Amino acid sequence: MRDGTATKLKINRTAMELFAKQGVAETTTKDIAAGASIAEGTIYRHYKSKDELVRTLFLSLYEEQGKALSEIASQQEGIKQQIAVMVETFCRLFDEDRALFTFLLLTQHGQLDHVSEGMVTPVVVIRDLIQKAQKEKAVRRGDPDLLAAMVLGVVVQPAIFTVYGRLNRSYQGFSQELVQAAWGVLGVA
Amino acid sequence: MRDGTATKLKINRTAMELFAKQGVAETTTKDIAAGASIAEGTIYRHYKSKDELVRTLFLSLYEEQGKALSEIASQQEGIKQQIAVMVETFCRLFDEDRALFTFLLLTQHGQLDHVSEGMVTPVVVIRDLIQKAQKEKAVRRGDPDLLAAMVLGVVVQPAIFTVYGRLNRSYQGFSQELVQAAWGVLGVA
Amino acid sequence: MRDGTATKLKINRTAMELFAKQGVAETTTKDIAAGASIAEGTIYRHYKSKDELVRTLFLSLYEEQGKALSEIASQQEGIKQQIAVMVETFCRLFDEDRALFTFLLLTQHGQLDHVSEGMVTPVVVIRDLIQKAQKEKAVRRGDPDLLAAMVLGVVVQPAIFTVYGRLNRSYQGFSQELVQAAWGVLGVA
Amino acid sequence: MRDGTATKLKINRTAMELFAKQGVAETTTKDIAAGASIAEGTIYRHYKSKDELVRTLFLSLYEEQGKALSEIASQQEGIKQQIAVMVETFCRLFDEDRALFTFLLLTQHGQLDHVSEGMVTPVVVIRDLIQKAQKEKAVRRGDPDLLAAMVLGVVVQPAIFTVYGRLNRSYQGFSQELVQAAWGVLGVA
DNA sequence: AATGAATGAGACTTCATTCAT
DNA sequence: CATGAATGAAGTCTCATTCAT
Repeated sequence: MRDGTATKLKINRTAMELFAKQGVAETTTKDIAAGASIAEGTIYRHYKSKDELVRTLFLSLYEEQGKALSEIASQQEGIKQQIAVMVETFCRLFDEDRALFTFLLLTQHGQLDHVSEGMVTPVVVIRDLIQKAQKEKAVRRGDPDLLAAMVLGVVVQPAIFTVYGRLNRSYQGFSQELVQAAWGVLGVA
Repeated sequence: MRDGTATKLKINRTAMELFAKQGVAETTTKDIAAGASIAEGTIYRHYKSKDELVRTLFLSLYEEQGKALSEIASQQEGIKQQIAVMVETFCRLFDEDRALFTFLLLTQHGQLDHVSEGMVTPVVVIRDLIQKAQKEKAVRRGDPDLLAAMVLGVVVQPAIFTVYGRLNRSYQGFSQELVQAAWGVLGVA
Repeated sequence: MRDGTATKLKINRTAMELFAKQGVAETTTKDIAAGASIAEGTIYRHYKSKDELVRTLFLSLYEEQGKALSEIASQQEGIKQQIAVMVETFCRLFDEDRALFTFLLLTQHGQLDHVSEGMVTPVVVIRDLIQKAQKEKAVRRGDPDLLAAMVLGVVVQPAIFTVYGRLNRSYQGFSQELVQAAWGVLGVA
Repeated sequence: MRDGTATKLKINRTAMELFAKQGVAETTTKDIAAGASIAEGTIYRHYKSKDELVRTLFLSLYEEQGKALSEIASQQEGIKQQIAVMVETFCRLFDEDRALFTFLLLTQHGQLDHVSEGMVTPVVVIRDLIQKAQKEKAVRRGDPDLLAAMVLGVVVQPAIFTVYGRLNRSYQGFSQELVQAAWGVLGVA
C-alpha cells in the first residue's frame, strides 16, 4: 500500500455510508476518520475539504449510475425492453447497495447544481431514450423532460418509501409492477 | 403585540423559507432571527431548540397537507375525480408556495420517523383512498402502499425537477398530463 | 396587599430556598419567579438586580443570626453558659430551617467581602465573648480570632456533614457533645 | 509536545486557580483558555464539558488529599501522633498551595454527591482512624462520624477564615494550637 | 503518505434585564 | 405595583481545517 489508493477507497465508502445513515451535515470528519480507521488529517491528503469530498463522491457516483443505465439500455432493442431492463437493474442495485441510493437521494439537494452540461446522468439518459422513441412513435407525445420525471418518480418514490420503512418487501419483488407502471406512463403498448 | 403569536408566525414563515432555500443545517438561528427581524434569543421563547423548531414545523405542515388533501377528496365522488382534484390542488399549491413544498421535500429525511401512528399524512390519505377504491374494483389490484408510492412519484418527481430547474413551466401547466399518468398507474378507466 | 411587602417576602423566601437547594448561579430569575408565583419582571420592582437580591438576602440574614446570638448570649452569665446556649440555639435553628443555614453556608463565598466594618456577625459576637472571657481568665490564652474559628468549626462542620448526608441524626441530638467539645477547645472548666 | 499531557496539566492547574479565585460559575472557558495560553476548543479535546472538568478536578484532587493523609498517618504509631502529623501536614500544604484548598472548599457543594462508595477521602480516613482508636480506648466514646466532623471543623474553619482574610498569620503558625484543640475534641490524653 | 494535537470561527443556547401594556 | 414578550450580551461547545512530527 505504497500509494494511498486503498485509503481513499476506504474514505469514500465510509463517508458514503455515514452520509446515507445520518445525513451529510450530521456526519463529522471525525466520524469518517473513525469509520475508516484513519487519522482525521488523512482525509485532507485526499480531499481539499469535506465539501469537496461530498461533491466528488456525489458527482462520480451519480454519473456512474447514468453510465451504467446507458450501457444497459444500449444492449436492448426498443424502448419497451430498455425500460424493463433499466427498472430491473435499478431494483437489483437498490437491494444490493441501499446506502448508495440513499446517499444519492439525500445529497442531490445542493449538489445537483454542480452537475455540468455534458454529464451523463440517469435523468439525461432516460430523457434521451424517450425523445428518440417519440420520433419512432413508440412513446406518447409530450414534453420528454416531464415524461422522464414521471417515469423516474414511479420507480424512485417506492424506493424512498422503502428507505423510510413504509414498504418492507425486497425491492426486486416490485420489479414487474414498476415496469408495467412505467410503460403505462409512457404510453408504451 | 401583547401575546407572542405574531412573532411566532414570523419565525415559522422565515424559518421555512430559509430552510427551503439553503437547507436546514445551512440555516443558522442568526439567519432566522435576522430574517424575522427579531433577536436571536426570541426564537427560544417559542421553541426549546432549533431542532424542535424544525420538527414542529415539519410535522404541522405535513399533517396540514394531509388534512387539506383529505378535505378535498371527501368532496368528490369516485376515485377518478378524487385523484384529479388532488393533483390539481397539489399543482396549484406548489405554484403558490414553492417554499412550502421544498421545505417538506428536503426536511423529510430525518423527520419522517417522528411521524406518529395516527397522523393524517398525505401518503396515508392517498393510500386509504386507493384501498377503498380497490374494493369497488375502481382501481387495479396490488399492494395499495406500492400504488400510493407510484402515484405520488408521478406527481412529486416533476415538482422536484422544477425545483431543481430541470423543468421550467408553471406547474399547473402539467396538471392534465399528471392526472392522466396517475390514472394510468392506478388502472382507472 | 396594596404595597408589595407580601410579594417581596415571597421572593426572599423562594430565592433563599432555591439558592440553598441548587446554588446561586444555578438558580435563574425565572426559577425564582415561578417559585414565588409572580412574573419575572416583578423581581425588579423590589431589587435592582439578581446580584443585589443575593447580597441583600445574605447580609440581612447573616446579621440577623449575629444579632440573635448576641441577644441570647446577653441573657446568660458566664462564657460557659453563653456557649452552651448559643450552641443549643444554633442546633435548634438548623433543624428548623436548614435552607437558611445552607444558604448562608454556600453564599458566604463572594459575599463575605461585602460585610462592612461595624456589622454584628456571628463570628464577631463569638470572638468578642471569647476576648472578654479571656480577661476574666475564663477562657484559655491565645488569639481570640483563632479560638473563635475553632469553636465555630466544631459546631458548623457537623452541620455541613448533615447537609451533605454524612450525618443523619436530628442536629439537636448532637447538642450535648458539641457543647462539650466547644468548651474543650476554649479550655473552659 | 507530541501527546497532550502537558496541555492537560496546564488546563488543570489554570482551571483550579481560577476556580479558587473567582468561583466555578464565574470562571469562563475563555478565562481558562487564556490563562493556559491555549485555544478555547483545546479544553474540549481533554474534557467533554466544563462540568466534567470541574468534577474530574475535584474528585481527583479530593481523593489525592485522602490518600496523602492516609499515607502519612500509616507511618505513625498511635492516634495522638497520627493526628499531630496530619494536622501539621495540612497546615504546610495549605500554606504551600492555598488555591488547592480553596478550590476543594468551594467546589464541594454540588460535587460531593459524585463521591463514590469506596473512595478514599480525607473524611473517611480520619473517621476510620478514630474508629480504630476507639476500640483501643485511645479516643473517647461517641459517634465516630461526629467526632471526625468536629476535628475537621477545628482544623479547617481557621483555614477558611484565613482565606477570607480574617486571620492573617501563616497557617503553620497555628499548627500547635490546632493539634492541641483536635486532641481535646477527641479526648486524647 | 499519515498522524493527531491544536486551532478558532462560529453555531446554539441561556438568562439577567428592559419596557410597553 | 405587576406582567411577560422581547432583548442581546455572553457563555458553552462543535468541528472543519492546519501543521509539526
